[in-house]
Amino acid sequence: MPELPEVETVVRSLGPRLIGQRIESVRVLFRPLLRQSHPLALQALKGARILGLRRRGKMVLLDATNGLSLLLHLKMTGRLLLCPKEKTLGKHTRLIIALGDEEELRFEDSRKFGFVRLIKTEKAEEAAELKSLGPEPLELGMKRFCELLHHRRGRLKSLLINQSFLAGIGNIYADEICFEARLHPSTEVSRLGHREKRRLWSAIRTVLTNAVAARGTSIRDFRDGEGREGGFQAFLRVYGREGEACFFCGARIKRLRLAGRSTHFCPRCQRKGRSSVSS
DNA sequence: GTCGATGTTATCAA
DNA sequence: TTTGATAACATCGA
Repeated sequence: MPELPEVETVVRSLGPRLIGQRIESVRVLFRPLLRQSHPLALQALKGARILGLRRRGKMVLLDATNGLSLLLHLKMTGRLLLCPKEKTLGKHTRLIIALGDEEELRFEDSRKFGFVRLIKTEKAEEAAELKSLGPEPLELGMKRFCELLHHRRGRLKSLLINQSFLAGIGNIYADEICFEARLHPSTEVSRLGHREKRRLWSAIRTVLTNAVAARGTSIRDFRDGEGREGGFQAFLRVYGREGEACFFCGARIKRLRLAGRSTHFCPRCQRKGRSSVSS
Protein backbone atom coordinates (compact mmCIF):
# COMPACT_ATOMS: atom_id res chain seq x y z
CA MET A 1 0.00 0.00 0.00
CA PRO A 2 2.05 2.91 1.17
CA GLU A 3 4.34 4.32 -1.47
CA LEU A 4 6.28 7.57 -1.29
CA PRO A 5 3.27 9.93 -1.15
CA GLU A 6 1.51 7.86 1.52
CA VAL A 7 4.59 7.55 3.71
CA GLU A 8 5.29 11.25 3.26
CA THR A 9 1.71 11.96 4.34
CA VAL A 10 2.11 9.84 7.45
CA VAL A 11 5.34 11.58 8.35
CA ARG A 12 3.90 15.05 7.79
CA SER A 13 0.74 14.34 9.73
CA LEU A 14 2.61 12.85 12.67
CA GLY A 15 5.93 14.65 12.83
CA PRO A 16 4.84 17.95 14.35
CA ARG A 17 2.72 16.18 16.92
CA LEU A 18 5.47 13.81 18.01
CA ILE A 19 8.41 16.16 18.30
CA GLY A 20 9.49 16.65 21.88
CA GLN A 21 7.30 13.90 23.28
CA ARG A 22 8.84 11.55 25.80
CA ILE A 23 8.72 7.84 25.15
CA GLU A 24 7.16 6.33 28.22
CA SER A 25 7.10 2.68 27.20
CA VAL A 26 7.41 0.41 24.22
CA ARG A 27 5.25 -2.68 23.89
CA VAL A 28 5.67 -5.29 21.18
CA LEU A 29 2.47 -7.25 20.61
CA PHE A 30 3.73 -9.28 17.68
CA ARG A 31 7.23 -10.52 18.08
CA PRO A 32 8.05 -11.25 14.39
CA LEU A 33 7.55 -7.52 13.79
CA LEU A 34 11.12 -7.16 15.03
CA ARG A 35 12.52 -9.72 12.62
CA GLN A 36 15.72 -11.10 14.12
CA SER A 37 16.29 -8.50 16.80
CA HIS A 38 15.55 -8.99 20.48
CA PRO A 39 12.38 -7.49 21.98
CA LEU A 40 14.40 -5.97 24.80
CA ALA A 41 16.44 -3.93 22.35
CA LEU A 42 13.48 -1.65 21.72
CA GLN A 43 13.37 -0.79 25.42
CA ALA A 44 16.42 1.38 24.82
CA LEU A 45 14.00 4.01 23.53
CA LYS A 46 12.34 4.33 26.89
CA GLY A 47 12.85 7.71 28.51
CA ALA A 48 14.16 9.35 25.35
CA ARG A 49 12.35 12.12 23.57
CA ILE A 50 11.33 12.18 19.94
CA LEU A 51 13.42 14.45 17.75
CA GLY A 52 11.34 13.97 14.66
CA LEU A 53 10.04 11.73 11.92
CA ARG A 54 11.65 11.31 8.53
CA ARG A 55 10.95 9.42 5.36
CA ARG A 56 13.41 7.67 3.10
CA GLY A 57 11.82 5.91 0.15
CA LYS A 58 8.93 4.02 1.64
CA MET A 59 10.56 3.80 5.06
CA VAL A 60 9.84 5.83 8.16
CA LEU A 61 12.56 6.87 10.59
CA LEU A 62 11.71 7.98 14.09
CA ASP A 63 14.71 9.74 15.61
CA ALA A 64 15.11 9.84 19.38
CA THR A 65 17.28 12.05 21.58
CA ASN A 66 19.50 9.21 22.75
CA GLY A 67 21.11 8.64 19.39
CA LEU A 68 18.75 5.85 18.38
CA SER A 69 16.30 5.71 15.54
CA LEU A 70 13.43 3.38 14.89
CA LEU A 71 13.23 2.22 11.32
CA LEU A 72 9.73 1.23 10.18
CA HIS A 73 8.41 -0.27 7.01
CA LEU A 74 4.65 -0.29 6.48
CA LYS A 75 4.79 -2.78 3.59
CA MET A 76 1.27 -3.47 2.28
CA THR A 77 -1.08 -2.71 5.13
CA GLY A 78 0.93 -1.02 7.85
CA ARG A 79 -0.45 2.06 9.60
CA LEU A 80 1.12 4.41 12.06
CA LEU A 81 -1.48 6.09 14.23
CA LEU A 82 -1.35 8.59 17.03
CA CYS A 83 -4.35 8.08 19.28
CA PRO A 84 -5.59 8.48 22.85
CA LYS A 85 -4.41 5.73 25.18
CA GLU A 86 -7.94 4.80 26.10
CA LYS A 87 -8.95 4.11 22.52
CA THR A 88 -9.82 0.44 21.99
CA LEU A 89 -6.97 -1.55 20.48
CA GLY A 90 -7.44 -2.58 16.88
CA LYS A 91 -7.29 -6.27 16.13
CA HIS A 92 -4.01 -5.82 14.26
CA THR A 93 -2.04 -3.62 16.60
CA ARG A 94 1.56 -4.86 16.57
CA LEU A 95 3.46 -2.19 18.50
CA ILE A 96 2.57 0.51 21.00
CA ILE A 97 4.82 3.41 21.88
CA ALA A 98 3.29 5.19 24.84
CA LEU A 99 4.06 8.89 25.03
CA GLY A 100 4.25 11.30 27.92
CA ASP A 101 0.69 12.50 28.12
CA GLU A 102 -2.55 10.91 27.07
CA GLU A 103 -1.48 9.61 23.70
CA GLU A 104 0.33 6.71 22.15
CA LEU A 105 1.73 5.82 18.77
CA ARG A 106 0.43 2.53 17.39
CA PHE A 107 1.69 0.41 14.56
CA GLU A 108 -1.13 -1.59 13.02
CA ASP A 109 -0.63 -4.09 10.24
CA SER A 110 -3.17 -6.71 9.29
CA ARG A 111 -1.00 -8.65 6.89
CA LYS A 112 2.03 -8.71 9.21
CA PHE A 113 4.52 -7.89 6.47
CA GLY A 114 5.72 -4.70 8.12
CA PHE A 115 8.72 -4.54 10.42
CA VAL A 116 10.58 -2.23 12.75
CA ARG A 117 14.25 -2.17 13.67
CA LEU A 118 16.27 -0.08 16.06
CA ILE A 119 19.40 1.50 14.65
CA LYS A 120 21.89 4.18 15.60
CA THR A 121 20.85 7.47 14.09
CA GLU A 122 24.33 8.26 12.86
CA LYS A 123 24.51 4.89 11.11
CA ALA A 124 21.10 5.21 9.49
CA GLU A 125 22.40 5.57 5.96
CA GLU A 126 24.47 2.43 6.41
CA ALA A 127 21.54 0.30 7.51
CA ALA A 128 20.95 -2.44 4.98
CA GLU A 129 17.36 -1.33 4.46
CA LEU A 130 18.43 2.18 3.45
CA LYS A 131 21.79 1.53 1.92
CA SER A 132 20.38 -0.23 -1.10
CA LEU A 133 17.91 2.53 -1.89
CA GLY A 134 18.27 4.72 -4.94
CA PRO A 135 17.87 8.50 -4.80
CA GLU A 136 14.72 10.31 -3.75
CA PRO A 137 12.78 10.91 -6.96
CA LEU A 138 11.76 14.42 -5.98
CA GLU A 139 15.32 15.46 -5.18
CA LEU A 140 16.73 14.34 -8.46
CA GLY A 141 17.61 16.73 -11.27
CA MET A 142 16.78 15.89 -14.84
CA LYS A 143 20.36 15.56 -15.94
CA ARG A 144 21.26 13.14 -13.17
CA PHE A 145 18.08 11.17 -13.86
CA CYS A 146 19.06 10.72 -17.50
CA GLU A 147 22.51 9.60 -16.42
CA LEU A 148 21.06 7.01 -14.06
CA LEU A 149 18.87 5.76 -16.86
CA HIS A 150 21.73 5.52 -19.27
CA HIS A 151 23.00 2.02 -18.63
CA ARG A 152 19.80 0.47 -17.39
CA ARG A 153 17.95 -2.22 -19.21
CA GLY A 154 14.61 -3.95 -18.82
CA ARG A 155 11.02 -2.85 -18.87
CA LEU A 156 10.08 0.63 -17.81
CA LYS A 157 7.63 -0.50 -15.14
CA SER A 158 10.10 -2.93 -13.59
CA LEU A 159 12.65 -0.15 -13.34
CA LEU A 160 10.22 2.33 -11.81
CA ILE A 161 9.29 0.02 -8.97
CA ASN A 162 12.90 -1.02 -8.42
CA GLN A 163 13.83 0.65 -5.12
CA SER A 164 17.53 0.63 -5.89
CA PHE A 165 16.89 2.75 -8.98
CA LEU A 166 14.58 5.28 -7.34
CA ALA A 167 13.27 5.07 -3.79
CA GLY A 168 9.56 5.19 -3.10
CA ILE A 169 7.67 4.35 -6.28
CA GLY A 170 5.34 1.35 -6.10
CA ASN A 171 2.68 -0.23 -8.25
CA ILE A 172 0.08 2.51 -8.30
CA TYR A 173 2.40 5.40 -9.04
CA ALA A 174 4.46 3.44 -11.55
CA ASP A 175 1.30 2.97 -13.63
CA GLU A 176 0.26 6.60 -13.21
CA ILE A 177 3.73 7.83 -14.12
CA CYS A 178 3.82 5.73 -17.28
CA PHE A 179 0.49 7.18 -18.28
CA GLU A 180 1.55 10.74 -17.50
CA ALA A 181 4.66 10.19 -19.63
CA ARG A 182 2.60 8.52 -22.37
CA LEU A 183 4.94 5.57 -22.31
CA HIS A 184 3.93 1.93 -22.47
CA PRO A 185 4.89 0.22 -19.20
CA SER A 186 6.69 -2.56 -21.03
CA THR A 187 8.87 -0.16 -23.02
CA GLU A 188 12.49 -1.32 -23.13
CA VAL A 189 14.30 1.30 -21.07
CA SER A 190 17.51 1.18 -23.09
CA ARG A 191 15.58 2.31 -26.13
CA LEU A 192 14.16 5.48 -24.63
CA GLY A 193 15.15 8.62 -26.51
CA HIS A 194 16.41 11.69 -24.71
CA ARG A 195 13.07 13.37 -25.15
CA GLU A 196 11.24 10.44 -23.62
CA LYS A 197 13.62 10.35 -20.70
CA ARG A 198 12.88 13.98 -19.98
CA ARG A 199 9.20 13.33 -20.26
CA LEU A 200 9.56 10.48 -17.83
CA TRP A 201 11.49 12.60 -15.35
CA SER A 202 8.86 15.27 -15.56
CA ALA A 203 6.04 12.73 -15.18
CA ILE A 204 7.61 11.33 -12.03
CA ARG A 205 7.72 14.79 -10.50
CA THR A 206 4.21 15.69 -11.54
CA VAL A 207 2.54 12.51 -10.33
CA LEU A 208 4.38 12.27 -7.02
CA THR A 209 4.02 15.96 -6.25
CA ASN A 210 0.30 15.89 -6.95
CA ALA A 211 -0.15 12.73 -4.92
CA VAL A 212 1.65 14.24 -1.94
CA ALA A 213 -0.48 17.37 -2.26
CA ALA A 214 -3.60 15.18 -2.25
CA ARG A 215 -2.27 13.40 0.85
CA GLY A 216 -1.83 9.99 -0.74
CA THR A 217 -4.11 7.37 -2.23
CA SER A 218 -6.62 5.47 -0.12
CA ILE A 219 -7.99 2.58 -2.12
CA ARG A 220 -8.41 0.29 0.77
CA ASP A 221 -6.13 0.48 3.78
CA PHE A 222 -4.18 3.68 3.69
CA ARG A 223 -4.71 6.21 6.48
CA ASP A 224 -2.52 9.06 7.67
CA GLY A 225 -1.23 9.40 11.22
CA GLU A 226 -4.60 10.56 12.44
CA GLY A 227 -6.64 7.93 10.68
CA ARG A 228 -7.72 10.12 7.78
CA GLU A 229 -7.98 8.93 4.19
CA GLY A 230 -5.97 10.42 1.37
CA GLY A 231 -7.53 11.99 -1.70
CA PHE A 232 -5.49 10.96 -4.71
CA GLN A 233 -7.72 7.98 -5.56
CA ALA A 234 -10.02 10.54 -7.20
CA PHE A 235 -7.23 11.51 -9.58
CA LEU A 236 -6.03 8.09 -10.70
CA ARG A 237 -6.14 7.86 -14.46
CA VAL A 238 -5.25 4.25 -15.11
CA TYR A 239 -4.69 2.33 -11.89
CA GLY A 240 -7.76 0.26 -11.03
CA ARG A 241 -9.62 1.48 -14.13
CA GLU A 242 -9.47 -1.61 -16.32
CA GLY A 243 -12.23 -1.57 -18.92
CA GLU A 244 -13.10 2.06 -18.25
CA ALA A 245 -12.63 4.84 -20.77
CA CYS A 246 -9.36 6.73 -20.92
CA PHE A 247 -10.05 10.31 -19.84
CA PHE A 248 -8.03 11.58 -22.78
CA CYS A 249 -8.84 9.41 -25.77
CA GLY A 250 -11.76 7.26 -24.67
CA ALA A 251 -10.05 3.94 -25.35
CA ARG A 252 -10.60 1.17 -22.80
CA ILE A 253 -7.92 0.98 -20.13
CA LYS A 254 -6.14 -2.35 -20.31
CA ARG A 255 -4.53 -4.45 -17.63
CA LEU A 256 -1.66 -6.87 -17.93
CA ARG A 257 0.78 -8.63 -15.69
CA LEU A 258 4.24 -7.08 -15.63
CA ALA A 259 7.07 -7.59 -13.17
CA GLY A 260 4.65 -9.76 -11.25
CA ARG A 261 2.29 -6.85 -10.74
CA SER A 262 -1.05 -5.83 -12.09
CA THR A 263 -0.31 -3.10 -14.64
CA HIS A 264 -2.81 -0.62 -16.07
CA PHE A 265 -2.38 1.48 -19.18
CA CYS A 266 -4.18 3.11 -22.08
CA PRO A 267 -3.42 1.16 -25.26
CA ARG A 268 -3.89 4.24 -27.40
CA CYS A 269 -2.14 6.94 -25.38
CA GLN A 270 0.74 4.71 -24.37
CA ARG A 271 2.15 3.08 -27.46
CA LYS A 272 5.46 1.37 -27.44
CA GLY A 273 8.42 3.05 -29.10
CA ARG A 274 8.84 6.02 -31.45
CA SER A 275 6.57 8.22 -29.36
CA SER A 276 9.41 10.74 -29.06
CA VAL A 277 8.95 11.53 -32.71
CA SER A 278 5.47 12.87 -32.26
CA SER A 279 6.10 14.87 -29.16
C1' DG B 1 -17.24 -22.01 1.35
C1' DT B 2 -13.80 -21.15 -2.56
C1' DC B 3 -10.92 -18.57 -5.52
C1' DG B 4 -8.28 -14.83 -6.91
C1' DA B 5 -6.60 -10.47 -6.06
C1' DT B 6 -4.37 -6.78 -3.04
C1' DG B 7 -0.70 -0.84 -2.75
C1' DT B 8 5.79 -4.79 -0.65
C1' DT B 9 9.88 -7.11 -0.96
C1' DA B 10 13.35 -11.00 -0.05
C1' DT B 11 14.91 -15.02 -2.18
C1' DC B 12 15.80 -18.38 -5.61
C1' DA B 13 16.36 -20.22 -10.16
C1' DA B 14 17.05 -19.32 -14.89
C1' DT C 1 21.35 -7.65 -14.47
C1' DT C 2 16.95 -8.87 -15.02
C1' DT C 3 12.77 -11.64 -14.84
C1' DG C 4 9.41 -14.67 -13.06
C1' DA C 5 7.73 -17.54 -9.56
C1' DT C 6 7.05 -18.00 -4.78
C1' DA C 7 6.34 -16.95 -0.11
C1' DA C 8 5.20 -14.18 3.95
C1' DC C 9 -0.40 -12.96 5.66
C1' DA C 10 -5.25 -11.31 6.25
C1' DT C 11 -9.14 -9.45 4.07
C1' DC C 12 -12.35 -8.51 0.54
C1' DG C 13 -15.41 -9.34 -3.23
C1' DA C 14 -17.21 -12.17 -6.88
